[in-house]
Amino acid sequence: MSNLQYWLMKSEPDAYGIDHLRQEGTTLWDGIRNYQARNFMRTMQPGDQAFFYHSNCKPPGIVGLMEVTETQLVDPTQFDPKAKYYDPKSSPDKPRWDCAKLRYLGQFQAMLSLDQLRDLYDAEQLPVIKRGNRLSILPVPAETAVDLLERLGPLN
DNA sequence: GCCAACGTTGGC
DNA sequence: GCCAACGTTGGC
Repeated sequence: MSNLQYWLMKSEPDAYGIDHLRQEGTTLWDGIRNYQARNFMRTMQPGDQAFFYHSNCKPPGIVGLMEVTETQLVDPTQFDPKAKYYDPKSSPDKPRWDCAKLRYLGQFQAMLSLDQLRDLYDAEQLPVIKRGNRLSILPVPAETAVDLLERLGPLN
């Protein structure tokens, strides 16, 4: 039994924001088509917590919290020729992409913007602020996660 | 809308 | 296996 981990997961609020997740309760985090991000996702365990990060918006930043409920699920969108994330090189007997299921835990009363995050942490403490980092799933070291949760306050 | 960063593809 | 071309991400 290993320790639970913390993550940061990006999504564009127009495509799928924290409001969508609040309404749905849970979601399959599919569409990951980057091997590094996928490999991070493969090390997730049920019970892990993930910060919901709004990207490609003004301002980008952490807005909510989720819990990992299921892992190692096959991403169904890779087999669907009509899906945006269709991967012709993947096949059901040898799926290339998988995903995790996430549950909404809540939204913070105030977001922590990328600017604020940069003031609080360095790139080692919080990999998302590393320059040029485009990975949509990133680990958050436990120490940083605890500090973040304290700063962000109670969930709505 | 621009563009830096960086992953992926494919010719050789 | 190198690397140029290309596509995407995402901050600004």
